[in-house]
Amino acid sequence: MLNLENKGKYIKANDCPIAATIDVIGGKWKPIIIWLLIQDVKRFGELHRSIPGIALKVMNRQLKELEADGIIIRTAYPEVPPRVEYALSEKGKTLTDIMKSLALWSTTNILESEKAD
Amino acid sequence: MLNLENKGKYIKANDCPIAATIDVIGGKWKPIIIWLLIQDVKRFGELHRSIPGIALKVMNRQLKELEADGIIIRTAYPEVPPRVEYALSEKGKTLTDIMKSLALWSTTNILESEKAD
DNA sequence: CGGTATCCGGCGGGATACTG
DNA sequence: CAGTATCCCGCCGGATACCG
Repeated sequence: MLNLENKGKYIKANDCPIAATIDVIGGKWKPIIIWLLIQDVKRFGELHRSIPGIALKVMNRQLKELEADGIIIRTAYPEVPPRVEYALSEKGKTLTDIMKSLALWSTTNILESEKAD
Repeated sequence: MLNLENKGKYIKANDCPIAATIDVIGGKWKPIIIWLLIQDVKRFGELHRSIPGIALKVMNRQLKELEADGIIIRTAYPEVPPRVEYALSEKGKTLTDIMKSLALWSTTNILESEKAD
């Protein structure tokens, strides 16, 4: 069981369960990808158009990593032209509340304080 | 107000409020540092001993970044030998629930699945 | 349409030595 | 005790060109 009062030592960064989760969702574009897939299943090109700044190869690697971590599911349809869809897995859907918390925190603690500048 | 149903485009990664929060807490050792400081105010050496794997320079930079982001407060006491204490700020304390969520998610979705290997 | 392959640069993180 | 200074390196992310 998780001991949230753990006062022990952390030899390796990954001994920290918080860091373990951030490893999964913390790629540069992963939060955006997950957020877009929370809203809807999306095709490859659709994702790419929704994130204009991202390089093709980078988007692909982030998608592969998310798939390897069981967060998203890739479905390729054997058609011509090919069609590939990306959807959140059940595990991925359990991230929804966390994503909302992270988004909410930044709007109240980062964006707000920038107004004061 | 935050539009959690935002279906717009993200030109830059940082347009994403989720990524903005991860930028703050996402350094390699920042989750551990924040977690330790949630439990208690700690001195520099005390932190260093609690995280044996971290290099001095790296820990210092992570602490400086956390301080710059308003998450922690550094207090130096003009004594000999010097004493420096690090504590969570009020803003930092608002991260507590998020940290617990992140820790809990990894224990149920990462550590559990590793057992199956 | 949905990808690989190749090459590259920067930055975060690290080991070691030195200092107020 | 609590830091800097210096040098180093691997990896993530990026631009461009090519492929099934």
